[in-house]
Amino acid sequence: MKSRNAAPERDHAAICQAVRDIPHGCVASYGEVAARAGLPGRARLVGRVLAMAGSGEALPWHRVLRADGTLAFAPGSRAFREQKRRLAEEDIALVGRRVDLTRHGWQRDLDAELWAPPPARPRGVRT
DNA sequence: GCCCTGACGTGAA
DNA sequence: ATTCACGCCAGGG
Repeated sequence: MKSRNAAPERDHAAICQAVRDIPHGCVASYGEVAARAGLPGRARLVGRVLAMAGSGEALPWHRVLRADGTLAFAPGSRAFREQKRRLAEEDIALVGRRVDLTRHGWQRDLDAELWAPPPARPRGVRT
């Protein structure tokens, strides 16, 4: 069997769709996008697709970043600033060199649950 | 066909 | 925190 992709055209579409699915104000890693597109392990492919798509497409490519929250471009580079700017428009700011995934990560809720965030709730509020 | 590079991810040293 | 190595796969030389 042709183990690898028999329809690159299809993968491309799946990836683009996955990127479009990222909600406004949220970010997702390349790996997440790939997985969601049904292509686990193909994070690099996502990068290729976005690179070829360019900024001309209607894709919210700026919501895609590395798994650790850093942008995929070199700090200070043209693309870096562009992405940072677009993120800022969605109230997503960089903390140092990275985006706070616990705050903007798309699938953060699952992680958050496992990490059990500090239940600092206002005093007097009975449960 | 081989080798290198890349908008990546993860684990180990 | 940083660096290295590997896995992944598509393009380009």
